Amino acid sequence: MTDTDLKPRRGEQTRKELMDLAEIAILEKGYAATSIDELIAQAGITKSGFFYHFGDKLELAKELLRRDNATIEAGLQQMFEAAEAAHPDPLDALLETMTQYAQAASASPTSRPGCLAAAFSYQHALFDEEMQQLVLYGLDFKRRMIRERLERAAAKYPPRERVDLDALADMAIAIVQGAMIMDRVRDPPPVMQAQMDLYRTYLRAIFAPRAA
Amino acid sequence: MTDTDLKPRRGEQTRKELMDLAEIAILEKGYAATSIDELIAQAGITKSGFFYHFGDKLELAKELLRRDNATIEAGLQQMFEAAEAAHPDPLDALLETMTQYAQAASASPTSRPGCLAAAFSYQHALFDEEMQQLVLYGLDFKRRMIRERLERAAAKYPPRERVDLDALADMAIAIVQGAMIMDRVRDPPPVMQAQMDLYRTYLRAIFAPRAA
DNA sequence: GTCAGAACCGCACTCGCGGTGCAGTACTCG
DNA sequence: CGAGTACTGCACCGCGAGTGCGGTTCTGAC
Repeated sequence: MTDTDLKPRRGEQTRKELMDLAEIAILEKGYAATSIDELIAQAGITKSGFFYHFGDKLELAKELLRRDNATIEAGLQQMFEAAEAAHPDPLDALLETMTQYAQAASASPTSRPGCLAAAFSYQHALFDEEMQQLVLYGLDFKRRMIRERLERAAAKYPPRERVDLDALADMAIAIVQGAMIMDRVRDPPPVMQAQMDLYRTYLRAIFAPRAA
Repeated sequence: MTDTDLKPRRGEQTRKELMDLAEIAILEKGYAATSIDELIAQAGITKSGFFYHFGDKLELAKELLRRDNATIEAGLQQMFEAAEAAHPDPLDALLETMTQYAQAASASPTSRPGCLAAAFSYQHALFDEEMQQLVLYGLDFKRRMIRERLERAAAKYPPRERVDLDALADMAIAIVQGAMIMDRVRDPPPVMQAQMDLYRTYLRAIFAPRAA
């Protein structure tokens, strides 16, 4: 209500630091293996300080997921806008964005790539309804964004065979998620880039300009 | 060394029961959220009994992954053999097996589909070297199996454009993994089947019989 | 200058869970 | 009958999540 939430108080910094530390640790080791003691030691505060900011550990996780959703949302939107400004062709813009997105997904703040939503989905039975909704929201947003562009591409380059554009959008998400898991365990050559190349080839085959 | 390991003693039954219970619980809630107390309560034994069978909780996880690897290995091999006996065409046999594999992956013993290896990959930083090797082994096995068949298909139907068969094999695995995550959180329509249909379409496009 | 509120510190304590140690026991097989 | 297998029962430890609450410091509003 007041103006206090306008200036970046030092409380917000601490909160952000805790979330940053938690995000890295959770992507690396998982939610349960990340202890509050560990986080507060790195942040240089006490346990009381932690519980001042977050009611419990689960609340921290939810906040993390909310922030992650917002970050991805803004990032994807920006990538699309930039790509669409650079490429007049809708298909080119989509392919460009997909590559960038895959690269961004691979370049996590941790040593191994990972996705918070995926991590949570394999832990604690999604905790509760709210948690599941947060994960779902992120998935649906990506699907909508990609689907929109697929529709534009389909309008310009009508595919010979009927394709389910929702499924095609999901495919991009699934490939990124799957490639991330594989790259988490298989060190040497990153799988992600090769997979995105294949997906791009697929899209080009479906929306072949020569058809019409 | 002795003959004791030949007959199915009651000890092996208890051990199997613990592993079955643990597998379901871990796929549902994750490794850390699955407590030993919970497992022994369901199995009807005491804590001492648990530690008689497994040195610690991590050993149980590794055994689980070993068993899972063996099961998938045998299952995939059998699927391929059956499909290859039914379909003289290598591509048909591969496509048939892929569909079956996706179905099997979706039909887990739990309410939500899931993969032990994926679950572990997002927990505890893969625990240790041995754990990582177990996950890697499973991934590599699937890749080899699929790649072999892709080679046969490529031999019969040479693709117009050069494709990385390893990447194409990885794609199948990535899609299954990704679809599984999505189906874990998105209840209504299963994503897996649609994704496998798309993958099949992709393979058919690559190995189009009309080319040569 | 004071006073409220934000952002913590310190401490004591609970509970669940992983894990240890060890003594005792029932069942089975050679 | 004795040895091993497959446990039970109990006591006990340490760590991590979480609670409760009183005290403290700094900052901005009046």
